[in-house]
Parts: sequence; C-alpha cells; structure tokens
Amino acid sequence: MARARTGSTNAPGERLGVLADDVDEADVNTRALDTYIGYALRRAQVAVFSDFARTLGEHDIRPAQFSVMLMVQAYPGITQSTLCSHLDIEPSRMVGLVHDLEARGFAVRVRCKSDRRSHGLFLTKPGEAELTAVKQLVDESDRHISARLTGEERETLLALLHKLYQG
Amino acid sequence: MARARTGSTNAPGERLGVLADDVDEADVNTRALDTYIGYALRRAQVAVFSDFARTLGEHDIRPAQFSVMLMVQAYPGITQSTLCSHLDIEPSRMVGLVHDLEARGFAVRVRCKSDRRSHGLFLTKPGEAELTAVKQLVDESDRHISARLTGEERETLLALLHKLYQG
DNA sequence: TATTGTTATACTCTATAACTATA
DNA sequence: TATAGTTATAGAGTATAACAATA
Repeated sequence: MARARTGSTNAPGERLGVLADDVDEADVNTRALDTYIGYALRRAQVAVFSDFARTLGEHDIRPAQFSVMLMVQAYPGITQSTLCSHLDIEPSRMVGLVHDLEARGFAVRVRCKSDRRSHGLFLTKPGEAELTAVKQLVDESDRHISARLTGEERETLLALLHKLYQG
Repeated sequence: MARARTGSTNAPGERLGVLADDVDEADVNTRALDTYIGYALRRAQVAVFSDFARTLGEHDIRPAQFSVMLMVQAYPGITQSTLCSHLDIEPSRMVGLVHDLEARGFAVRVRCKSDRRSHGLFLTKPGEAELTAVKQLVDESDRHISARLTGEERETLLALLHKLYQG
C-alpha cells in the first residue's frame, strides 16, 4: 500500500495519452473498509442471503416471503397492514408478496369482520406443509452460516445486531 | 400468541364468504424471526444504510460508490476488474459506478501500460476533496449507529461479522 | 482462446403517488 | 377526512449473456 500511496509514477494525468502503471494485485485489500460496521454488515448479509437461496433451491421462497409466511402462521388472520408495520415492508410491496402466496395456493385472504377494508391472511394446508419444509431448510441454512461461530458467539452476534436496530 | 395459535375461531375457511376475526395487534411481535441471523442482519443493515443516506444528504454518494472511491484512493491506478473481485461487485455494475464518478469529475480512467484492455482509475483533485468531505460524514454515521454499542461491543461485532463472510 | 470493459436485458427491491372502497 | 389495499411507475441493486478490443 505504501508504494501505491506515493503516487510518484501513477499520477492521474489531466494530460491525456498517459498510460497508468499497474497496481500489484497482491497488495490489494479492503482494510480501509473493514472497520466500517455498514460494510461488514453488507458483506455478511450477502453471504447469508446467498446461502439462503442456495439451500432453498427450487422452493423459490425469498427471505421476505418466508418472513410473511412465518408471521401468518404465528398470527392467523393478521392483516397486511399489521404485517407491513412489523416487518417494515411497504404496503405496495406486500401486495405482490401476498398475491404470489395466494397464486401458489399457500395462503388465502379473508375479509375482516370488524373492518371490511382489511384482509386477514391464513395459510392453507399446502401452505402449512410448504412452510414446514422450507423452515427446515432455513434452519439448516442458519446452522450452516453459523457454523463458523460458537453457540455463544452466535447469541452475542444476535444481541449486538438487535441493539443496532432496536432500542 | 397462544390465542392466535389456537385457530379455533380464525380458521381459513375454504368456504368463501366467511369473515375473519381480528388479531390483537398488541400481541404481535417478530419473535419467530428474531432468532435468525439473516433476519437480524437484514434489519440492522437497513437501519445502517438508512442512516448513511440521511447523513450524506445532498452528496448523493451511495455505499457502493463510497467503497469504490476509498479503494481508488488507497490504490491509485487500480483496475475495474481488480475492484470487482475485491468488492464483490459485478463488472457490468462497476461500469455504471465508474462512469458516474467520471461524469461528476471525481475520477478518471487511464489506459494501463501493461495491458491496454484495462483502465487504471484515479481520483481527481475534486474527487479527493469530495472523498475527504464524504469520509467525515461516513465516519459520523458509523459513530452514530455505533452509539448504542460500547467500543468493545463494536469490535466484537466487527470480528463476528468478518467470521461470517471471511475464512 | 481467454480476459477487460462494455452494452443490453431482466428481475428483484425500494419508494412514491394516486386511486377504490370502506370507515 | 382518514385508512387498507391496490395499481402504476421509477430508481437502484443484482445477474446473465453477448460483443469489441486486446492479450
């Protein structure tokens, strides 16, 4: 890095026609970025989501859709707007997620008794079965990506992440 | 949650025309998701990137573009392909990032001596100045989001995240 | 033949505004 | 008038294939 920083031979050259010296690829690292929480979060998230997609394979359930299914299972009859506020998903995006679940026969919308503007959501029998299968794979993926951590480190990581986005 | 799980009154009703009972919003939480590393990472990353955008304000530099500028400053003359491999950005996306930096006068492309297919990248004087200003804001944002952690917790978090995506 | 940079394309995610039906 | 759900649209991120210039 010292060599690269001198800039003695590698000047930008406002004058065109100048050719640039090589940077020795062996010297290159991302140390200047590695101290940022945001950069580390991003890289970790990409790695985790990539494993998620690989593990779920042909099920074709995205993380956001999995989170919706899990919440609908935990709270049968939950409305889209309640889901939106708790999962921090925009209502307009929720429409597509729910519509896809319905089109695949995994969920149904039912008008709410108290407020007929709202739709209560329920998993169908096939939806419950799909979620059971998918949940096993998600758990497997979570174990897989946590494999580099001890159980204690995993709990510490979860607690620190919660501190970042909660109170 | 116990009430919601019984499903006694809230059955999906394959029969249409049935109306759904309300779910008590006060009972709703994301506990079923909070134990997943991937979910916690995603929520934390959204919070951090949101603060990043808010803090940088009118500078209109996205995280990916900031990472490129920082690497070009550390390694003047670095090529797009080297940047791509180290930042894990697709070459086709790098084109747009670099083009935008050039269009704004923050960077220049210079043909490489050894391999004239490659373009060495350099920050211009205005680019250096912009990066200096932006880096202060990024550091401020990082301090801001780290405020809920002790210095030791922050280091622990970084170390655990690195374990997730590195060796 | 293989690689660098590029163009084109497409799909997902994110964000906003506007509309409808209900309240 | 306000809210739930919807539609439409646009910008950004991600991924792939194909092409020109160069190796």
